[in-house]
Amino acid sequence: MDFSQGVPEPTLRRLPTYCHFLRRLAQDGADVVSCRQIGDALHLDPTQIRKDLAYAGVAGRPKVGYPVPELLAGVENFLGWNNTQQAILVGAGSLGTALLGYKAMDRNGVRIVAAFDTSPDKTFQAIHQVKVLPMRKLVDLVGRMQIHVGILTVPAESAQTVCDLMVQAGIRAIWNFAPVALKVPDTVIVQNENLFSSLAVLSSRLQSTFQPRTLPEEDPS
Amino acid sequence: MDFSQGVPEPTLRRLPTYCHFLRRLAQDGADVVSCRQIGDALHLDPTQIRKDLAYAGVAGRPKVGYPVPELLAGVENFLGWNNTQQAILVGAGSLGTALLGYKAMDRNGVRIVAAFDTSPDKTFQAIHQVKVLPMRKLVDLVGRMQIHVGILTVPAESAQTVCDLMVQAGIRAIWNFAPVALKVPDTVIVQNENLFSSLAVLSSRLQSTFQPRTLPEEDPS
DNA sequence: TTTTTCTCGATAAAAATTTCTCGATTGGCA
DNA sequence: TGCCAATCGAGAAATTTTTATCGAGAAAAA
Repeated sequence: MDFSQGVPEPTLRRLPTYCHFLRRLAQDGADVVSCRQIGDALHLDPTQIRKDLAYAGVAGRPKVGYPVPELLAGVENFLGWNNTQQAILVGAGSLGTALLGYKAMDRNGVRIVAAFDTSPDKTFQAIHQVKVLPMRKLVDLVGRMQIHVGILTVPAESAQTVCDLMVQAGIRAIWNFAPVALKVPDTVIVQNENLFSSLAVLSSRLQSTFQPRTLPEEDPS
Repeated sequence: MDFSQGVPEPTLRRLPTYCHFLRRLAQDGADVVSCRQIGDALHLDPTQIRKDLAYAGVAGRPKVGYPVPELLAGVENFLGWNNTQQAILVGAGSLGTALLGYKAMDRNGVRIVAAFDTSPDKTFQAIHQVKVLPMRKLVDLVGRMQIHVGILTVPAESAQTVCDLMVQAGIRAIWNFAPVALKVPDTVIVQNENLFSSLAVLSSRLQSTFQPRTLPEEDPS
């Protein structure tokens, strides 16, 4: 497989879906699975799935399909989900709290070891068994624990400031939920997660079922 | 503008970002803005922005740029964010709770008017001023209030069941946070939001900075 | 007024991604 | 054993999306 220009992002985004499906299959005790089956279940093109899985480096056998345990291991390994990264979260608002409560998180490559917030009401408490600390402890803790991943769930206004702090502390990858474009050195990876982008697709599509957008008529005046 | 084959999804996903940026600009009292400026702020190609904005149907003027208020109105209108859709949410877990708490939601096209959950602990309470009702009230309420949008924040196992219930009740668009491919009639729009897809991109990228993936050497044996 | 400079809008080129096609391999079955 | 059907894997084609190019218009400067 040619990784010279990286793995296509769409592929990367589909892999977790396969992962989830494969875990179910493995639990049900399935030995093998074909692209066709996966495609039927996930509404995807079998060829595409074959291409995606090729990145995970697991070979299938004609007429049979892929061995489920190996395929799952391959995908998880490829995503780096078998050696979980430690992470910190900044911004213990409602979204931050939700993420802290996500039990599945550490089965998906990331374990949140500490949270940070400016509000004294929240600090030194624990949310979902994760301690919330004041911001001033951030740099030290990240450095000491060699943490590479930061999750940013603060309001847009403070996002860049917190981001800078993370970078200064040595964070190398930021999962950013604030709807702003962060400025970081190019050694730092930023992954933006904008819930409203997804919502936009929905509402735009819904709207066009009510009043389909059309080509405006030529105005002959 | 040619809408004959719909608006490209990447465009649709970028529009909310512009929207957010434009709101800030409008608040700061800016009259006009150029693609260049937007591009610099959001780290995007100006040409691309021009193309995206063309879909919103607002014209700019050479040498000047776009009038901020009109552009903002155009984008919001295009996204359907000026006539807010009412929505219900099913699954008042941590993620559901977070969404209920999102004050910004109704400035982004959707207002959650009721939540539903199976757990008796949660029902008939209010979370962030939104009432949580038992599932059996769903069909009636959706029908009576003519609600078209459903937000699905239940565990994967129950997702399809709840989805079916929504469809039966008359929901026409589902914002799905469960990592499963829902089966719906093709009159119903499903927008999948998989947080872990985004996380996968992050952790995969991060991993490859530690040990870059390479082309495996030919094994001459 | 004339020139310069900046920006839009449309078109064209390039790149990335998805879909299609085909041959090769494997297991099941007569 | 020999044929058939299913599936993978690789390459080609088609589509989609991004990036580049160019001309025209408008404001600012000379």
